[in-house]
Amino acid sequence: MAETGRTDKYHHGDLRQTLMNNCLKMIEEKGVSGFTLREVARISGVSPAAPYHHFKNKTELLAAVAVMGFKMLDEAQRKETEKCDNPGAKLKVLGRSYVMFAVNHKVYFHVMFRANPEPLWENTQVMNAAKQALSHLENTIRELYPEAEKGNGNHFKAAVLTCWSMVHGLASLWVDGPLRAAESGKLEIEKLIDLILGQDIIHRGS
Amino acid sequence: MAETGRTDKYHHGDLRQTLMNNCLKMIEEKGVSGFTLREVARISGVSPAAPYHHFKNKTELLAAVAVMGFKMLDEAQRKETEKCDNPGAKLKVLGRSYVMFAVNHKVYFHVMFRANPEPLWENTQVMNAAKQALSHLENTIRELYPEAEKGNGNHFKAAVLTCWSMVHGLASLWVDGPLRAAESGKLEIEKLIDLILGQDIIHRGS
DNA sequence: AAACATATCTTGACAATGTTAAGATTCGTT
DNA sequence: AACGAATCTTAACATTGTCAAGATATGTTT
Repeated sequence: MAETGRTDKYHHGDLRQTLMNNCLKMIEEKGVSGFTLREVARISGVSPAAPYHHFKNKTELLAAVAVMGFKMLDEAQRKETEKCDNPGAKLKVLGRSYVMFAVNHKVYFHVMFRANPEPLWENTQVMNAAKQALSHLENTIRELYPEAEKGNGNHFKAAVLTCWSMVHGLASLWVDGPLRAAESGKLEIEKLIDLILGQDIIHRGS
Repeated sequence: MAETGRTDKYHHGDLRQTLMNNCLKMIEEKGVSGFTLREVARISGVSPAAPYHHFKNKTELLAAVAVMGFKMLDEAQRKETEKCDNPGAKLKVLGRSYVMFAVNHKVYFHVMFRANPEPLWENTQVMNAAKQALSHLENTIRELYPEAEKGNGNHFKAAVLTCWSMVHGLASLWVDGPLRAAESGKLEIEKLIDLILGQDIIHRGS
C-alpha cells in the first residue's frame, strides 16, 4: 500500500497526510529548497491546484510539517527523560536526545529551523509546538537549579539558553554540513555528543 | 554614486561586485529565499542573462557572498583578539565576536550557513574561507589547553567543538528567529552573550 | 429517495523564475 | 586597423506558485 500514489477515486481520501509525507520524502532527496509544491502534487497523484484545498500555500505545508516535527521532538524528550530520576542525568539525556533527533530527522530539523521566509515563527501553531518541546529543558533546569529563578530570573534564562545553544549549535553544525564537511576526524556524531555533554556546562553561573 | 543603478555604458564596469552588493540588499529585504537572480539583474540595470558571465549560476553568486562573509568574520576575529594577551580573555572575545557578527550581519550568516541546496560546503573556496575563520578558535584553545592535543586529540576537538557549538547555537537561535520570537524576556542579545559566556564552558574535559 | 450545500479535485490560465543559445557591442592586444 | 576575447542583450524554454471557474463526489436535510 504505497502512500505515495494516487487512489482511483476522484476524492483522494487522505490527501493532506499524503502531501506531508511526500513533502518530507522530496526534501530528503532534493533538499529543502528543491522542494516543489507541483511535484509533490504530481507524486501524490493529484493536480497542481489540489494542495490548495488543504494548505493555504506552500509555506503552510511546511509549517504543518514543522509542527509535526516539534511534536516528535517533544515526544522523544518526554520518553527519554521518563527513565531517569536524577535531574543531572536528565539534562544530558535531553541534550543527547535533541541532537540525535536532528541527526536522525535531518529533514524535520531543516523545516523546523531553516524555514525559508522565516514566517514559520509567526505561525502560532509552530510557536506553541516549539515551546512545548522546549519545556522539558526548562523544567529539568528548574529541578537542577531552583535558586536560579530568584531575582530577575536572568540566571535561569541564561542556563536554559546555554544548554539550548550548545545542543542546537552542535545539531546545526551537523545538519548544515560544516561539521560533516570538515571531516572532524573520524569522530562519529554519537561520540561527539558524549564528548561535548561530558563537559560541565553550567558549572556555576557568573 | 549609487552602486545599485546602471551605468550608461554597454559594459557595466564592475558588475560582479554590484551583483553581490544588490544580492545582499535584496536578501536583507526579502529573506534569503525571496532572493531572485532576475531581480538582482534588474536592480543592477542589466539583462537577466548578464550575471551568467560572472557566476556559473544562482548558487555560485551565493557562494561568492559566503566567501566574503567568512573573510569578514575572519577579519573580525583577528582584529578583536589582537588586543588581548590573556588566552582566556581571547576565548570570550572570540565568542562575543562570532555571535555579534551573526547579529550584525544576519544576511551573511544566512548565506554562509543556510545555503539552500547546501552544496556551498562542497565549494572549496567556501570551505577554505570557513576553515580560516575557524582557525582563531582552534589556536586560542591550543594556547589555553596545550595538553588537550595529547593522545588522539579528541579532547582538543571536543573543546573546539564545544565552544563552536555554543556560539553557533546562540547565533543560530537568534538569526533563525526562535530566540527573538520567544521574546526571552527583555534580554538584549549583548547581555545574553555576556551571560552565556560568563559561564565556565570547558571547565574540565571528561 | 431527492435535492442541495459543502468539500474536494481538475482544467486552464497568469506572471515570474533559472537557464541557455545566438547574436550584438565593447575592450585589449597585436 | 584588425582580430579575439570579454561582456552584455534578446529571445526562448521548461517550471514554478497561485488563482478563478468549473466538475465531481460526499453528506445532510427534507
